Amino acid sequence: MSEDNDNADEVFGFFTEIGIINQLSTAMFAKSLPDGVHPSHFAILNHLARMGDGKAPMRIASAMQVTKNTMTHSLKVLQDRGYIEVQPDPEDGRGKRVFLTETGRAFREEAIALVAKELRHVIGADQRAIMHRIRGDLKQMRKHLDDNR
Amino acid sequence: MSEDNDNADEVFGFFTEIGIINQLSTAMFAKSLPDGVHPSHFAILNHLARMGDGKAPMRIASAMQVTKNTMTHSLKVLQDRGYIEVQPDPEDGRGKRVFLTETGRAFREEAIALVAKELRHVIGADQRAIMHRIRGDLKQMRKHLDDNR
DNA sequence: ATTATATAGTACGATATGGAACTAGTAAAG
DNA sequence: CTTTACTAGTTCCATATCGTACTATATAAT
Repeated sequence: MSEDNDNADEVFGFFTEIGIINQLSTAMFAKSLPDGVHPSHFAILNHLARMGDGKAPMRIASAMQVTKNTMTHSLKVLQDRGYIEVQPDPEDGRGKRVFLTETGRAFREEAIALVAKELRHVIGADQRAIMHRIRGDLKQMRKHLDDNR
Repeated sequence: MSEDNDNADEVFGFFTEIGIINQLSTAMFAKSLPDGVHPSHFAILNHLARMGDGKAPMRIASAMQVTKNTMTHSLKVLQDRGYIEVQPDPEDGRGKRVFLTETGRAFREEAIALVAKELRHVIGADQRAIMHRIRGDLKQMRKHLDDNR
């Protein structure tokens, strides 16, 4: 019983710590992102730029860990801003494909530069050391949670 | 330039990993929480139970890393469910104080038991080892970000 | 071929959250 | 004291997200 509770407390504490770090870092991101672009929108642009565009909304949704509803909404926003183009999938009548526009790519580059500049004031050598040190463990944890959800 | 980008990539990657873990763990939490109680609401109950109740909404908001708007909303929900009571602060005419009800305490206990049960299927020895290993680094990172926001 | 099942995306409604403006009360400056 | 600046909390509005239900297409079963 009390062992279970201790265990639960430890697990709780861990995820709480993760949650706070996420909260703080996301807020910092949001502040350095220009003109009211939400971090989640930027994450989509980033994903498309890094992993290659032409992906289906559902695949992006899975990668971003959000529902397809959310993806529909986010893509609409990005489309309205001219950062992406959405075309029907020629091989699947149900599907669509998402492409970055030049505007979108340029926007991402600028945003990254801006965020990097801001980060330089907050992330020092100690922080980079920590990141490097626990990166592997985090990756493993993420993978485990992802596989067992 | 490319050094900056590499650095940014590393930092990006780290926070992305954190974000995904947070997303997955929160989703698990949400699923094991009974009857549509949001994780953020539970976090408030948990905070009050662990840190002691009778706190002002603003102090809880700071601890939870949310705005006071959000806190007003969340407290209303918890109050409607009978988990908390909100009373005027006798020492400050502007302020209020938040107290857990017996219902609220009981609810928290049950929820923890339920969540702990679910967690047992997902968190194994390897995961606990990771948590234990990186706990200190995470704490330090959280503190640094918190101090420098 | 027809039917049943599964998947991609959308529409609608509900909720959590944040920003801006507001009220009421406190604290500090003169 | 009076005025000014600050703080606690609320309200209103906008947005991100999710759940449910729906349409359209694709795949499997028979």
